[in-house]
Amino acid sequence: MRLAETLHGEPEIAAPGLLGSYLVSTVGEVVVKMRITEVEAYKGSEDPASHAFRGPTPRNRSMFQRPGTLYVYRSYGVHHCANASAGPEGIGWGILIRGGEIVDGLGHARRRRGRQDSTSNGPGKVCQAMGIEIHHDGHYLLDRRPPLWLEPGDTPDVILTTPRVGVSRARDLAWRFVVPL
DNA sequence: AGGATGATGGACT
DNA sequence: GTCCATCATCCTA
Repeated sequence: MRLAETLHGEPEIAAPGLLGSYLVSTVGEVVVKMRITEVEAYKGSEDPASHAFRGPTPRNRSMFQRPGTLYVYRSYGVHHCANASAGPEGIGWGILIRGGEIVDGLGHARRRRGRQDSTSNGPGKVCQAMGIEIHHDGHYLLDRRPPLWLEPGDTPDVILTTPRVGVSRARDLAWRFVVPL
């Protein structure tokens, strides 16, 4: 299924559908490509754990834009986290990109990370490896436009489903999707 | 206007 | 396992 079609749907379906696809960065004029292996779904007004639970605000407005829009926010005053907007325009659904394996530009990713990781497990690590910062918020990811875009990939055979990490609300929802090592 | 908090990561015991 | 850096956002008043 095409990425645009996948992302247009419900986030708990679109999120696992994003696994195995690639996030490509040309930030800083270097190419880093990551196979997405860990995501979480956030479902706007139906989901107390979502930043969009109480409706659109200046921070979360990207999640309300067309599916495939990048939503970047600052976490704990230190890190950045990246989401792809899901669902129809006007609906605050999103998919948090929590982890992946670097398949191209590993040297650049390691230099940005300041350590020898070849995978990024955790949304802050993903953004650091890919060079994603707050000013990338609102960038559209589905037309291969620099410095950031998504490319389709092979859907993994096995997907693990667990509760989301670090959320205190809606713990009953198993909306984290991981490709096992 | 002010304070608590968080979709985290890294260092340290 | 625990602690904490660090700040935009949101909630209460």
